[in-house]
Parts: sequence; C-alpha cells; structure tokens
Amino acid sequence: MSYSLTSSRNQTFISTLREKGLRPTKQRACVYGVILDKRDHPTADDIYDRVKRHLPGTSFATVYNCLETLVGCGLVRQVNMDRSPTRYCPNLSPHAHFRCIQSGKIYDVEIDKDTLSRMQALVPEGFEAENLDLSFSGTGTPPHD
Amino acid sequence: MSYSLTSSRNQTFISTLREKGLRPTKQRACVYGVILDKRDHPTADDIYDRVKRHLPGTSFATVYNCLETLVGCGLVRQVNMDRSPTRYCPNLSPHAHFRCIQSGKIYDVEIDKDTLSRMQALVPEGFEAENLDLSFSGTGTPPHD
DNA sequence: TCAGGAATTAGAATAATTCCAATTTAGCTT
DNA sequence: AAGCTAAATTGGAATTATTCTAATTCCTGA
Ligand SMILES: [Mn+2]
Ligand SMILES: [Mn+2]
Ligand SMILES: [Zn+2]
Ligand SMILES: [Zn+2]
Repeated sequence: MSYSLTSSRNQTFISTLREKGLRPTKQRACVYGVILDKRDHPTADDIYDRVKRHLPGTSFATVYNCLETLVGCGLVRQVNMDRSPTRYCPNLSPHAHFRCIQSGKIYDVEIDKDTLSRMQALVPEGFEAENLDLSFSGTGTPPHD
Repeated sequence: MSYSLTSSRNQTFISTLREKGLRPTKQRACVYGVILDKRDHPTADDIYDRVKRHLPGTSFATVYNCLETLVGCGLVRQVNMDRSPTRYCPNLSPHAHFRCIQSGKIYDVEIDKDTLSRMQALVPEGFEAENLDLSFSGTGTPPHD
C-alpha cells in the first residue's frame, strides 16, 4: 500500500509542485513524507531504505531525482557537512547544524534574527549572498536522547 | 630543481612538522609553498598540477597525503562547499567563504570578533563546538578582479 | 654507514552521485 | 474511454573525488 501524506502536508506538497508545473507523483510524496515523519537528517541512502518499505519498486535514481525536485521547490533543505553524504532536512526556518563527531548525529541549532543579520552583514559590498550556511562540529548530546 | 620555501615560511613549516614528529619532506614543502604562493583556494587537482612543475615525479596520492598532514598540523585549512571538491586555504585567521555561483571563485570574508562570539554562543548547553564553518554563495565580484 | 620506520608511489578500489536509454505514467485531447 | 505526449521512473553503467594497498624509496639517528 503506497505511502500517504497527512492532508495538511498533502496540501503543501501538491500546491507547491503544481505551482512549478511539476507532477505530484507517489514517489515524490513518499520521499517528502519519510523526511517529514522522522525529523532527523537522513542521507539519500537512508531515505531510499525508508521509501522502499512503502514503494518497494522505487529505484535509487528516483530517490535522487525526487530529492532534487523537492529541494528545488524549497520543500526540504540540503545539508552538506564536510565531504560526508548529503543529508536532507525538513526544517525550513533559518537554522544551523551541529554534528557530533562521536555519534555522527546532526542537530538543528536555532539562529536568532539578530545574529542572522549580523552574519549577513559580513558579506562585502558588491557581493549578493543567496545562501548562508553555518555549521558546527564537536561533541555533545541533547538533554533528552 | 625542487621548490624552495622562503626562509620565514620554512621556519614555520619545519618547526610545526617537527613538533609533531613528522618529517619536513620536499613534497610537503612544495605542497605548502604552492598553496601559500597563490592565495586562491585550489583543489587537490590544482595543487597537483602546480606541484608537478616543481617536482615532476610527485603522485596524486602524495598530494593527498601531504594535504592531510598539513591540515592536521594546522598549516592550511580545508574548505568544503556543497559537494564540490575540497579546497585548501592558507588563511588561518577566522574567516568565512563566499562562492560566486557564476565564476566558481571563492573569496575570503572576514569575521569580526563580535559576530564570531555571537555565532559561537548559538551552540546549546551540553554541546562543545570544536569547529565552526560559515559560508555564503551568490554572485559578486571583488573591487579589483 | 646502516637499520628501521616514515613517506612516497602507481594503480586498484571505493562510494556518492549522475547519466543514459528504455519503459511507464500522468494529465490532457479527442 | 482511448490515444497522445511530455514528464517521470527505472536499472544499470559511468563518473569522479578520494582512499586504500602493497611495493619501493627515503630519512634520520644510532
Ligand atoms: Mn541502506
Ligand atoms: Mn588538472
Ligand atoms: Zn536541519
Ligand atoms: Zn579562505
């Protein structure tokens, strides 16, 4: 039985894709859904595993295709830390990432408005930043783990 | 004729390596030198090309080995932007990177003390950041290009 | 000088991602 | 509903930055 999004997610999903003239396929819905369901920062491989439980016929290429589409639509974010495999994040608010070197886990770190604008102000005259990425690495565990 | 470092660079180079019990080989010196000579942000491949002019026998593996050593010693920094090949940077002061999407060029962006400490303050209780990376991408040209 | 560990080397291997050509599907148009 | 067409998916091959391996060469310090 193929994956189904909650109706509020489905609204967002369908209308966002339609706006760009893209088709809301079941594979795209599933990829989107599994990322939102578990708010960790899965790799394409993790996502592939999860998607296969719902849509066993899905290929790896499709997972990559869907991810590219979803990122292009702004429905999920791409997170790159060092040269490790790309991860995907459902948190669309401006935030940084912290990677624990020991566990490999990635945590969201809120960025307050003030610090955000200070960081943006670092960009020199004549440059226009479309994108800002802030990431930390080190050790640590969240209060409840 | 094998590459030779300026004497002040050579001081830093030799003493830093010796401190860690590592040998200051001609390949390591050359890799270090070509990164410092041209203050762009070369890839391992760029560095390989430059090193070969001075030490034609050098292998790719050695370039990677040397880079790992130099990064480990803190003599150069590694810069990763998205999934593009790792770049290397001789600027050891705390700074961010701006990548121009059009030209692919990478520019250093100074980070003032104040903004730096604000960024560090984002890290939540219980986490200890060893590393902070800030990068921008967008369009722009520096005043003189 | 020479022994032994360190470093370098060429080439094979790895792994995330992208490409490709063939097939299937979704969303019209009749 | 059937047919049409472009879009999406598929399996597998290709790409590519990087790492590994095992053999050779080089330093260094006894
Ligand atoms: Mn897996
Ligand atoms: Mn080249
Ligand atoms: Zn996140
Ligand atoms: Zn730099």
